[in-house]
Amino acid sequence: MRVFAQEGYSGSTVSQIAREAGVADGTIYLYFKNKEDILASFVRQHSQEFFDRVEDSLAREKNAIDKLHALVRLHFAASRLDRHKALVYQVEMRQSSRLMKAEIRDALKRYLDLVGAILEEGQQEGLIRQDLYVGLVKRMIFASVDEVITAWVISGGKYDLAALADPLVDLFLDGVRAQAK
Amino acid sequence: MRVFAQEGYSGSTVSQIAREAGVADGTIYLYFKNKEDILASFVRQHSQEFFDRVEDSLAREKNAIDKLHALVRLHFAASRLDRHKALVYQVEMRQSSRLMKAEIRDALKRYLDLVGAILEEGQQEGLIRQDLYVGLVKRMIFASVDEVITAWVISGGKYDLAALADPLVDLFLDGVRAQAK
Amino acid sequence: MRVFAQEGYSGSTVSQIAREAGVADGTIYLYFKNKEDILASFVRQHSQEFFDRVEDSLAREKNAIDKLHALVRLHFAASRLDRHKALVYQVEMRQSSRLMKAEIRDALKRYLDLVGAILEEGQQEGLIRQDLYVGLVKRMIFASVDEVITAWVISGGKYDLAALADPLVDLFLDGVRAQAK
Amino acid sequence: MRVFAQEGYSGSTVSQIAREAGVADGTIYLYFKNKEDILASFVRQHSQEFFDRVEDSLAREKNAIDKLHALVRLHFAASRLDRHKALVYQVEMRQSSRLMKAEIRDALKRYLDLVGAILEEGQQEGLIRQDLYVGLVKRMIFASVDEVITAWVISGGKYDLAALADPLVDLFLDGVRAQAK
DNA sequence: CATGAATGAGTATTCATTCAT
DNA sequence: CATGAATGAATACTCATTCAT
Repeated sequence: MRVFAQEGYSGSTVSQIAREAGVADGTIYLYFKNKEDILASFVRQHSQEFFDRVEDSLAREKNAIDKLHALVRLHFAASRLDRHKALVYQVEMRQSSRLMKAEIRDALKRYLDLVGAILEEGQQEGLIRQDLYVGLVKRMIFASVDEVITAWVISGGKYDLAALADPLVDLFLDGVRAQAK
Repeated sequence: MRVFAQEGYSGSTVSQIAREAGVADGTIYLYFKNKEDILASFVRQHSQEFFDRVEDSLAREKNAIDKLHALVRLHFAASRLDRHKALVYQVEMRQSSRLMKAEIRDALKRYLDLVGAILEEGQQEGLIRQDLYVGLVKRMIFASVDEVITAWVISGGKYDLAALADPLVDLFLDGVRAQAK
Repeated sequence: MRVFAQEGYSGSTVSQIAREAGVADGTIYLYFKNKEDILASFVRQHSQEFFDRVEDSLAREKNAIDKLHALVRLHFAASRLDRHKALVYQVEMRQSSRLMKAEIRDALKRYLDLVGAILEEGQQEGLIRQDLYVGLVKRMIFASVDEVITAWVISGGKYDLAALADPLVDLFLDGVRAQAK
Repeated sequence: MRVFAQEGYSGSTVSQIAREAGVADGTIYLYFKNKEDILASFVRQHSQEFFDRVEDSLAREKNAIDKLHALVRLHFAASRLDRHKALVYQVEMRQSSRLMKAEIRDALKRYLDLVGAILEEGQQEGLIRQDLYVGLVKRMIFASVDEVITAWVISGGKYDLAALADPLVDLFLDGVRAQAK
């Protein structure tokens, strides 16, 4: 991932990766099917970890709104923790999207499903509006979080990402319209 | 663009593009500096056209909220009009983002600036909340619109994109929280 | 020749040559068979001129030794007069030697024949030794003159080429051995 | 070298060279930086060997005149031994002179220095005239030897090159002027 | 298990030459 | 006579992958 993060997926060489890993070129192929599989394995493993951690945390929140806050906070926190990983996720993964459909789509779908579940729970709790295209909301939330992280990664991590979590969720909740008095 | 849309940027061959255009390989280089410039030229030209059309239309709307609706409607409409173009924009452009920083960033910045201007106008009109991280809102709006289009493009254009414009803008405006009675 | 001198034969483009000549690319082909013919024509024309001038001058010298001096002086003078031409002759012509066999060999042969004739005349006059491999001497003289010009051209024409003519001919005549007392 | 000798440097294809060497195209690049480096490596290695052998031999000669004879004999002998090599040296190396300045100039300079040293030794021994432009003499000797070899190579090696060594050196020593009685 | 030398398919780009106008 | 847009053949170099050791 260090190599991918620095050189980009297609800019990276299997030799570079092998050198960084301290093994011979051929050894890579004992553990990965091919170059793409190196990235795919990473995505599989780390999205697994991410979702496990997230679901674990969400279980401890008492309602949908708290869960939404928690999800975004965790997502931001994970990105902040390992900028290498985040860079690969946000920028490089899109570059091979055509190739990696399966892994990426799975992760995306799982994210959307998670948000969808939170929203439905919120509707049952009476905290979330009933008149929503849930499919649309899910995408709005995912895309916004994703975009904010991408902007932060591209900026070089200069500002405090964590501080944006609550304002972003508030936007999702209350929108931008001025309140009628 | 037909070739790029079908094969992806790096999957496309200059020879293929020439064949599709009905000219010889060398002819391409009379009109474009290199392969990348084919895509860059496209982006330059079409984002110019897009923004011209958008700014023209927005001038006819009387307030910020109407302008926001108009922007999203136009964006969706443009994507629906030429799925080739949209596909290249949504999927392929990200693939060469590292190379094409300039063109893409310019277009993105222009979009964000446009949304920012609408928001500020709305704040002056008293239609948009004052307590907003405008930078955050701009990104939320761009990313959501972009993501909805991407999903539609990837789906193969099966459903009616235009119908999603107003619900999406309503989400931006009012959020998802159930109204306190 | 300005283009060839600056860029080298294979580094030169027919377009560059056309531009320098102030005509369109295609026009070149009304006057030359192909790129190589541009160089070949130059060689033909200028070696013709050179030999005409040389033979003319030599006719006015009264013996072989004076003729040898005159030949070398004229050769050096011609090079000094037009460094473009000389550069092309000394450096570039060798680069396409394989292609231009005919023209170059003709010019070389004519030069060697000229020197040969001078030598034989000198032998008849009793001024030149009889026991010589004339073929060897011809080549020594040509190669030495040629090399001295090449060195001068490559040096950028910094020193006075003309001043070397007589010392060089003296070397041919008397060699380097110290005279027995 | 076989390929270069037959096709010329720029006429040769890396694929041809690989085929001749019985390896795959890519393998070439494990041993050479690029096409030019194939030729450059050859020059480096063989001029090293040549000069080592020459300096070794010259040390065994007792005076400058014997050394001059030995140098020319060795040079001719080396050319005769491997006509491929000689052809590349004499003809092809000049073709890429612009590119290979460094290697070629080094070898040429070393040759000229060697001749210069012999001449100076001869002057101290009283065997060589004092009134010489040594720079001129060096070039005369190098150019003549080089030209004689080139003529022999181009002729297809038909005549006996070795037999020309002593007559050529005698020319350098005594010149062509008939002796005054 | 690990190595790393060898492989060879794959491709953007240049530029001499042509020919319809 | 002149143009210059169009042509398309031709080629060095990279790098993912293999496999004998």
